[in-house]
Amino acid sequence: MIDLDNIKPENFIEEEILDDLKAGRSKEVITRCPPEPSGYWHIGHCKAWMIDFETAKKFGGYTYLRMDDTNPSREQGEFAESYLDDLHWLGYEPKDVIYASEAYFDKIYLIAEEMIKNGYAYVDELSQEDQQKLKGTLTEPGKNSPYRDRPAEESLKLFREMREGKYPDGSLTLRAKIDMSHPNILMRDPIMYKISHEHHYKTGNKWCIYPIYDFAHPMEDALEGVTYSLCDITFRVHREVYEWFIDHGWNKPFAPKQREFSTLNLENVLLGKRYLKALVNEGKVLGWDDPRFMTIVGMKRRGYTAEGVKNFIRSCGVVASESTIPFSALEYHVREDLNKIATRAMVVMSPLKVIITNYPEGQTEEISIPNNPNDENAGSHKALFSREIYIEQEDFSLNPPPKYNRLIEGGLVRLKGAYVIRCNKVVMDGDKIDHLECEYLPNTKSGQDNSGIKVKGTIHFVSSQNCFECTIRNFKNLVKSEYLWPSKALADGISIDEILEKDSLIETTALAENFLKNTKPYDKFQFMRKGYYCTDKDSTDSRVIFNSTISLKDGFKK
RNA sequence: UGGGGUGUAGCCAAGGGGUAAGGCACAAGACUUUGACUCUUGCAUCCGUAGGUUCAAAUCCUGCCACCCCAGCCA
Repeated sequence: MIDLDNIKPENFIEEEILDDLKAGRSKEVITRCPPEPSGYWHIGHCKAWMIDFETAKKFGGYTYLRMDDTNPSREQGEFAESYLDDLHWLGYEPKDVIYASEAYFDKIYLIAEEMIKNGYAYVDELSQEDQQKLKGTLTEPGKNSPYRDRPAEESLKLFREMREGKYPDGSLTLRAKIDMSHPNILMRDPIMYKISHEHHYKTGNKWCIYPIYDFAHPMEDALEGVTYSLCDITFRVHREVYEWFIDHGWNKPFAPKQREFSTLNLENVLLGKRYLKALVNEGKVLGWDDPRFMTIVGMKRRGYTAEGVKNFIRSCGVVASESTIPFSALEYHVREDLNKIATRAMVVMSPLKVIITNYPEGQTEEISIPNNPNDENAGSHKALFSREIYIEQEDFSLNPPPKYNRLIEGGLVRLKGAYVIRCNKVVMDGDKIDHLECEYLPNTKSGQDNSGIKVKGTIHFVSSQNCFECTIRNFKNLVKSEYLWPSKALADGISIDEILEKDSLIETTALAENFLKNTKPYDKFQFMRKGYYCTDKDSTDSRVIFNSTISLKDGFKK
């Protein structure tokens, strides 16, 4: 049992739960994460599922993964199967995986019959259009359907016939008898069941009537024993309906509670299912797991860690007010986690050849590169120093700006893990630098330097004897920086082509130390002084592809 | 013009009568064989706004303003 006195609530939902528990209004905390299996999960879902799982866990409870598959026209099995993988990646294990269609349709149907008998529901013969006409508006009350007061037996008979398939789609509905003049429009006799003869991916043709969310969800929660039904703020106005159905359809001492938190919004990030789907279908991205997508599979492929993503979401808090977080906040947490776990390696993106003139041709020597200077247990790996090496073009300058710590003509710089070198000659090819001629200072070897020489800069390099060509995929944000809220812009009629950044994926080649040949998809590295990278699943034996996860912060000004 | 929700720094966010936590971003500096990491320092006389209650208000009361959500047989 959990000691309630030792629990420190961290948000308004946890405060209420703690109060409930202490007062005996609740005995346990059971939550559910209820995706409609109609699309891939993204970072916004991550927040919701985290709250579901971590709230329950905090109070010693558990969480179900429940497919909220009550609408046959929207669901596909393809998506339902991906959710467990996503949950596992996030580090969560549901108590059970439940398909609402299989587990609850029978029971919910019986509840509906009971409600008809009790006078809480009726079969309406009004078309959708006519129902809308009687609905009223935001400021005017609605009017009762002429079928509203028909005898319960008549509604029951019609409802059973609906189930038997005697009526075409749209001809009849089961409605809750609440109040057509209610100020909350959702309370104006909401639809409980519709007729649909469409094939359901899970239950096939067993049903031709389907419960609507407002009725189905509270019943599923209640039947499952969920004590706290946590959802996003969009459903705040549905709470009244939720509670009405619990009172009139369930009406048992145990009652689940719906509570709402605000959604996660990220600047410049497009999450809308229909837009992502279009990009996937049009082949404009690599797939649902494109590293530019903030889908769970996309973030995973990009090289983000679950811990980094979760830390970011935690940093946003659980509140009821709307907010939009800058992307840099996410990046901070991803870097922070990667810094702890990523293996360091040297990769030269834009090679500039350097000949060490005083180092014998054919000779090589091993140098040792720590896998992670912040983690003693990470070990080290071997690299090579030799006469011909490559450094970054940007690490040498003929016209160095102020405070330039790298190599200049006649200057010194340390090669990471190896020697200090001096640039003696710049060999030009027209107006381009062809290569550099340098000398190494023999008594400056890393770890055994007794020269007393201090250099301002250390740069990374690869030996021509110890490198291979690989592909680097660099990503820009999919959405142009001026569109902070891309979904809003799209809703305002701006075209998707206008909103999307051109060339947000750019492939380049680089020279990587041989150590990197032994890698498998999702391995995470820090290419020193450049950024974090991970191995892409498109890599082959002959060609390794690294995705740029995120650059290192660059403190060099100007 | 109906109902619901929300307003604390550039962006998040604590704090719920006793004199504005923390993080991101930004700036300055230290350290550094990654210009990373780490460290240090700076960053709201003020809590949407106008009144009121009080010795004392971001916190309580009243009015006003702004923004978001709701009229699918979607979830």
